[in-house]
Amino acid sequence: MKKTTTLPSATDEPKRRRLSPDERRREFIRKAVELFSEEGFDGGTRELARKLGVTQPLLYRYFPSKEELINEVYRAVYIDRWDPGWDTLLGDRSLPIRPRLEKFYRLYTDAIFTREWMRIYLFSGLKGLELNRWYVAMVQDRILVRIIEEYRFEAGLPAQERPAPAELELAWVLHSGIFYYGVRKYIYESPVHEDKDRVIATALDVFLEGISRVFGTNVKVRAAYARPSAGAFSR
Amino acid sequence: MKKTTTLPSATDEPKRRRLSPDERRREFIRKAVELFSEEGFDGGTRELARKLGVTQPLLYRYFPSKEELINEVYRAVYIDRWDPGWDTLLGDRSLPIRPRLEKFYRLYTDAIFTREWMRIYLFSGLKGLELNRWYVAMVQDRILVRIIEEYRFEAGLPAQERPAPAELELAWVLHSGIFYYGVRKYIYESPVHEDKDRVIATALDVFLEGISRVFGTNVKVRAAYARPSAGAFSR
DNA sequence: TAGCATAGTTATCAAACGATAATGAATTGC
DNA sequence: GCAATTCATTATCGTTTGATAACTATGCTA
Repeated sequence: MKKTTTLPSATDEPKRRRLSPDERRREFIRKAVELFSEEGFDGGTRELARKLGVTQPLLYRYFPSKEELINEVYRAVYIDRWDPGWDTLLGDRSLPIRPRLEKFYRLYTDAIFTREWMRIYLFSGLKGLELNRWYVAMVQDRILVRIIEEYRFEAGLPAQERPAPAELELAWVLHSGIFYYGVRKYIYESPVHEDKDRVIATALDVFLEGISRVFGTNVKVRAAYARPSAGAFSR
Repeated sequence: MKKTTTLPSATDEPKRRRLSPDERRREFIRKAVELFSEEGFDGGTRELARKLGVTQPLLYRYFPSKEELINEVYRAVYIDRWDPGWDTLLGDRSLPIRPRLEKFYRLYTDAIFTREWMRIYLFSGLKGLELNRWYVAMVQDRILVRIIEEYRFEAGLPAQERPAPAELELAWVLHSGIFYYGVRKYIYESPVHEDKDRVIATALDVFLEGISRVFGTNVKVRAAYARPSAGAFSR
């Protein structure tokens, strides 16, 4: 029993909404990020189509295979949300290292601490793709190595070709400590201290003070910036 | 064209190996941990059976559903690999806090830093199960809260009902920093500093020194224990 | 407004999935 | 050594999956 062709009434929305190929394609990717971040990459193409209000085979007009769609999702998450400005910020010596790192991690975590980003990141990590090793390498080269360089500069230590493995690992501990706050909040949905930037600030305090003591360097890191939560670990 | 019933020759293995229910059940769980840690929980029951050298319907003699098998996998990973001795170790005040933490994290990471554990943990985390929030809560209550208590004791700070949120977050940063070393190694398979225990030791140095400076407490933490890698951050 | 290009649909396929029922063979108890 | 028990098999079902082919109808343009 099919409706005969009728003019769409005022309340009805048209049965078929023709979108421009560009627009439709972007919609597919946008909704795919939503779907895959919730269901994983095993999320069905039919459910994806349902979210778009279209039928499933339409997907294959825009992407040759589901795998290709997934690649576009990677791009949307991994590449498009990486701000090249972070690089220059981390190297901006007009700002002391302490507030510089605080600002960087505020911006960086503002970008990646979303349920979508975190889940796509872990899902793709578990797939063991080359892409993930590439991202980890990028974090190391563009963030951690830079942090070490800038710390050494401010501490008056000689520049070096590349950081010692132990230094890198230490930077990883800091970075992971901050990163995992997002995992707890958005993956495990565990209760976390809600003031993200305060948590980051304290972590930076401890890290910078710690390495300056452990390695005998001496960097003024706390000055006016650090303001630990009242009562924590103090008498 | 079926073979008529013959005595199995010396080289042939018997077509059907009858195992005791207990043994077979354990085998199912053991191989399921292998399979699901690689493929995720969408790993097929047919492939699981193939790994065991049996047919797929046999699974349903031992488990009412795949979901029940998965629950047994959780148990095998989450519960069976948690050593209650860690609790007492963390509270053993005959050992100073510094080597105590070093020993604890050596044992703890020896237990969980395997490809199987790490991947099952993340896969199940992404499924958003209650179990995971339970585990995270257990880590917090049995490890992190204890670390804070013991630190405060050694620093001569007054005991408190429960740690301040900021203290907990700080402990999380340490814990996550160490934990993520395992993620990098076993999930992303990125190159890491191979001496795990050295990495942990250094992280503990920085953490303990850091908090003692940031929060004005004064705990002798380095003494003879800390021995940072030569050259790292030092002149 | 006729016609054309194409966005979107319906119908369908083969493969893989978890699960069930009926059958066969190895072990155990007598 | 026979019968009973039960471990393990074969055969198969109903869904769901990614993907293809053929058809429909929308909206632009001549």
